[in-house]
Amino acid sequence: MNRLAHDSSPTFSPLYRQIRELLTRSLESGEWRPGEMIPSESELAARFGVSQGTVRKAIDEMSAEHLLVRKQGRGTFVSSHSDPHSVFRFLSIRANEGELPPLKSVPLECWRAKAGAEVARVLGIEVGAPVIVVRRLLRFGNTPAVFDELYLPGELFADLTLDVLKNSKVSLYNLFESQFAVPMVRAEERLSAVSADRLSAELLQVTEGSPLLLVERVSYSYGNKPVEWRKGVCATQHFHYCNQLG
Amino acid sequence: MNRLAHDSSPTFSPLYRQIRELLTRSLESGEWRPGEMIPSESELAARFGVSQGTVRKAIDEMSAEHLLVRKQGRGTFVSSHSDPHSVFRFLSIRANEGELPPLKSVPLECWRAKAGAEVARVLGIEVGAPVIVVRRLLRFGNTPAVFDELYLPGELFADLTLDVLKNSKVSLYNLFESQFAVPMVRAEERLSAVSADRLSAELLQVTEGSPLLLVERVSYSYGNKPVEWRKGVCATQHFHYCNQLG
DNA sequence: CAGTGGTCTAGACCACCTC
DNA sequence: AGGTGGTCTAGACCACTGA
Repeated sequence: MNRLAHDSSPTFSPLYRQIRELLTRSLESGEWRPGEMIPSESELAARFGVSQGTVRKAIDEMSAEHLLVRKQGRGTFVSSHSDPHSVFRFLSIRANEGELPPLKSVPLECWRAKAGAEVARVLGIEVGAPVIVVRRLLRFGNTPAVFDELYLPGELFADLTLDVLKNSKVSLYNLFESQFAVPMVRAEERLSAVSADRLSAELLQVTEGSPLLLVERVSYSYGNKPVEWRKGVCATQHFHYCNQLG
Repeated sequence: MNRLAHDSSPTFSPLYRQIRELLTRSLESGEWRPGEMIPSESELAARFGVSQGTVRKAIDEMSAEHLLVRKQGRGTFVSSHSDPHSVFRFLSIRANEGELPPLKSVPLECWRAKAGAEVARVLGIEVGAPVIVVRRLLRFGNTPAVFDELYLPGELFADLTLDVLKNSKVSLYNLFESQFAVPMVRAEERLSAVSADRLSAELLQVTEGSPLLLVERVSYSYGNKPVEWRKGVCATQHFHYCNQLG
């Protein structure tokens, strides 16, 4: 009955993981775009020649990793950064008291460069390959909070310019997803404390040498492909970085 | 057949969540202690009068939250901080390069106090209720890394003294779990950047005013009961705080 | 070997959403 | 009403562990 291998080879993986791989590949290939509905569980079960429960378990895992989103009675959808709920998945900054004021992203610079050794290693590209560098200021209400520097593989973001950034009315990751077909799926962050240099101090309106939270981030798209390296400094007088352990 | 309610009342919850509640209550009551094996899935199914799949789904959730740990072929066990794998669940500090050297905890002080307004609010106890304050230095190898101050409800940790801490050969949370029957299950952390005060600078061997990573943590035991409030400063010359977003 | 969790199936019914 | 995901069952078989 099963059209999929169910052998005990050294690379054995259960059926639902194979299904999961197939679904993931459909996401990578763009068969279903972010925000779109994927076929129903029973339809997928028929397509793959397995039971609904097996498809369900595959989708369970993918939805636990936010690759898919189930909506009862409506269907299962590809995660999208246009979902407002999804924004805070990649923004851990909160106000020390009360609600976080509305967020404003202010693009400052955007230029082309060639990848140095470190950027190349992190992004998994050749040394000397084209990269795009973006500098940005993040405000919460009228208070400057984060000063960012982003490194992006030039190949994937060919048409990205300062104007594109300035004219975008959506979040950065929403832009990357909708305009460049690069959906961010996961990220690793490293935090440390540093002293504000002259530029950061000026932009964040703090005195030079003040303690700042340094956040380094590598973001990944489908297939664990690194597609963004980011270094940001955050002034933590009114804000903090929050995290759940468990 | 079901001995559990399956009605559609406003407080409806599926069977597997009710099972989950029952299992959680058994954990809270100490019916199964950390490290012990709980009854097999089929035995629990019989006890609760449901199918094995339903018990399985309850355990699935609890093991996703690290309350239980499945071990194929052996059984399902109550999570324990004596499991070396479990230590890093509550320690996000990593070395900037290479492996993290062996960790040494150095208790400095331990005294009784009465809860002020803030501590009382965080720990959910009365203002003026007894609390225990602990100060501690954490070293990685020979490098001092974190200077901690812990606030614990006096009621739960009655016999805790500096000697107990000094003589303990296990991790702090392992001690809390085994000696005080208070297993930490979850924690919320807030991070910010601060300048080193005189004491912190001395203990961490940095110059006064250096940027330090401030980590505030509230830890919870079963039933979302807050049982620890902790403020620590971390020197991030050689270490960083790591986090996964997704 | 017996006992445990891990996978998979087929089918029933429920809850929710949309038309 | 018809489609979707969500729950629950009963039973089969596999993979792993330890005596």
